[in-house]
Amino acid sequence: MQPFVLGPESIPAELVDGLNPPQRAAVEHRGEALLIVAGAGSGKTRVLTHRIAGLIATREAWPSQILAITFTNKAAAEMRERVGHLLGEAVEGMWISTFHSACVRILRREAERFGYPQGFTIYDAADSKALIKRIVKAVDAESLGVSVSQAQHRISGLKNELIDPDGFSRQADLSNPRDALVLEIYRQYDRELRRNRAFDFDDLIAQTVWLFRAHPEIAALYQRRFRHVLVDEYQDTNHAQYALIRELTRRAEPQHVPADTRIALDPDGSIPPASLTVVGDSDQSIYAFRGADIRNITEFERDFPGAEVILLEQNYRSTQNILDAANAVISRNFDRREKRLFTTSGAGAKIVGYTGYSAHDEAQFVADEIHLLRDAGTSFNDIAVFYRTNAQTRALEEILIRAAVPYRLIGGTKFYERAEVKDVLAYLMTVANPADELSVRRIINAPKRGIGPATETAISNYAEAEQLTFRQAMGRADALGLGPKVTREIAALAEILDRAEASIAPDRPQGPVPVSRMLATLLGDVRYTETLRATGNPQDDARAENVEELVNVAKEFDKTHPDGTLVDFLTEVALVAAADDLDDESGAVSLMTLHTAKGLEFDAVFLTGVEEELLPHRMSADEPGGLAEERRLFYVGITRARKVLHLSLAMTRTTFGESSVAMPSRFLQEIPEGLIEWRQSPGMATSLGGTRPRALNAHGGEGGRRRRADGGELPAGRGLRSEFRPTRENQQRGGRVSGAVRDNSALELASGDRVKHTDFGEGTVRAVLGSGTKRIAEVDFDEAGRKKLLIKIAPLEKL
DNA sequence: TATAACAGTATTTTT
DNA sequence: TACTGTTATA
Repeated sequence: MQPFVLGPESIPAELVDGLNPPQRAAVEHRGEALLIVAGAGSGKTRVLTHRIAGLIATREAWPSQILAITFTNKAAAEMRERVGHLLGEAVEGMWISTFHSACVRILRREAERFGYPQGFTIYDAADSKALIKRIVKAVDAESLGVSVSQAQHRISGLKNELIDPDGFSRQADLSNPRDALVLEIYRQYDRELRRNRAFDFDDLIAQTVWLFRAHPEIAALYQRRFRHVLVDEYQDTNHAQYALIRELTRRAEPQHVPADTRIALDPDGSIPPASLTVVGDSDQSIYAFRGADIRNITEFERDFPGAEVILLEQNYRSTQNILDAANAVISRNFDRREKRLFTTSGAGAKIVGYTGYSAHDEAQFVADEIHLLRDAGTSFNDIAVFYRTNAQTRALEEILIRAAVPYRLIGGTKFYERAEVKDVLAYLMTVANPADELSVRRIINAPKRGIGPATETAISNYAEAEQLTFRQAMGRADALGLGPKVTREIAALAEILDRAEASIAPDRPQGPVPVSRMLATLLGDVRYTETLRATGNPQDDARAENVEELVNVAKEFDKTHPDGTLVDFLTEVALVAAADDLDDESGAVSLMTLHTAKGLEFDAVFLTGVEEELLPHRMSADEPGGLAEERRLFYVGITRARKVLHLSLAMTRTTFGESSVAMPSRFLQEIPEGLIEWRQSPGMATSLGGTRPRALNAHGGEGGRRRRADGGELPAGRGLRSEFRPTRENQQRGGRVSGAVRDNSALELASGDRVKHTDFGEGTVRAVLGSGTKRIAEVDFDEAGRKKLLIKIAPLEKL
């Protein structure tokens, strides 16, 4: 049936009342493509939900024709709730989900078409790392300079670019031994995934794209169904996701249009492209490291001719002071579309700055301020503490516990990453997909059954010889020629798994057993929890509790999904994200990384560890565009605050055992002086003379510097700390404190040259490695020994 | 095969 | 620090 089309003027008033003009335009606009550039806090979720509701209310679309994509499950749930609030039950028919969930749904539905079982396994980052590790070992890549994480990163990057092993072999420079190795690892990894009937995270997107491209008639089914595609956080999409969107919003050619199509076709018999709405803010793009391509948003108008662009700049979240700081910071990034957030809600409180002597001192400040805020009526729920790296949580947690501040850690070592939870999930994956050898191997000796590597190899060899899967070989334990005890153990495990499989078979006469019951039986049969409890080790008790918690999750799942299968359950747990378990009623302060903070907002925000090497993180220094991305991260953090923003740092920070002097972040100086009220400024903290903190003296005071290998790893360089004062002069230097951005890239060095380093003294260059900005000099210092230095930033002088 | 003791090394952010 | 991997021993 064809939807009855009305003009936008018939959008119900309650959907546009109270919107500002651009917001209203974004809700009302009709056409093939719309880009909403939504600054932080500009009400984009409201616009998006109202737009969806408008499409339904005017009967331009059926609920089932809506596909809305978000980045996290939490965002999806929130959008679903808000649309439901506007529309009621109509929301049920919509696909509102993450990229990953939407793709899994499509892939499971079409699995048989490309030779995968519907119950294929999804490998998370840790699983894929384990697999890559095996391969890296097998080809001895590490000794040739390709580490496991490098290989994983490269492969992930290739998949995000939709480059398969063959494609890579065509474009790679195979005379480069490292690339040749990466190719070999990629090939084997791909083969293993296929053999295990598994997809990794990146595959979920990439394989869906391949599927659509290889089978236009399948793509047409989805092109016909989804007439309105809406994508949130578009600035963080990678190439594969972009390609997916393109496939979904492509015209379906007449020859691919299914016979029973009843929507309006173009005169030539094709299905016209679906309408596409994307919402994003390039200033909040913080996932380039994961392949997000900012060009997807900057080049949107080129990609989708005739696209309308609407800018939302009015901010409904923060005070003007906070926005001024945010604007000042982000304006240091060049190559961006000028955008200035403004509000009508007044200047508000000043930003509070604090420099602690140590991370603990800094945490104490956070705790004290939280208590003050609380006394003044702010609830713990409305307070958040952000940090750049997860390692920073330790000091914060210690102090918050001592200060009796209730807190919740969002992300971090997640429940689903714990070894015991992964074990149990591996049991379930084995049941759902017996071809998944990685999972079988994981559980074959957990709990201990006396099955070691030798036995595993024997099973594996037998499987290969007999053309069986590993799991099938286990079923023929007798034929393996192993000792009686081991044989018995293998046979018993195989039987337990068989029983579990049978109990959830869809064609089981009594009907399949619920997931939680199957799991409980399985765990009882293999005595998993029992074994943990028996050790008497309190840590194992905690592990047993985690396992029980997982059983509870399964029970909950059974309750909410009466027809849910094991595969559905595994899919759901595989795709939960850090931010998902954030609930707003917990009565606790939220602790999270800056990355997880994106998309959230709080009355009071503490942005901690605003130091060089941490924010911007030292790892970002070598990456092209790294600094700009770190600045955006800082910007995202600032703009999360509604009323009060605290910026804090520490003078010394302990990084695994060793403590070192930290310097204020260059970003601090990008904030106009008048906006910050320093409780203790970096200047005060260093020049207090007599009251100079022990923390500094203990470490050699002024000369205190990192005793780690590379002197060159200090981009902001010495001089920044003593010079730092958030004064006018500093700001006028364009944010570049003298010496802060050292640039030696022009320095030509050759083996044999004599050089002088500010800290290490004189030495002789032994070798120069790499090229461009990443050139590294290996120097034998007369006093300090051999060091590797990044030439671009090392305080080096040629003699 | 399992365990304990030791040494070495790594830390960015995550769907 | 904390985790991984290696080695020696039961």
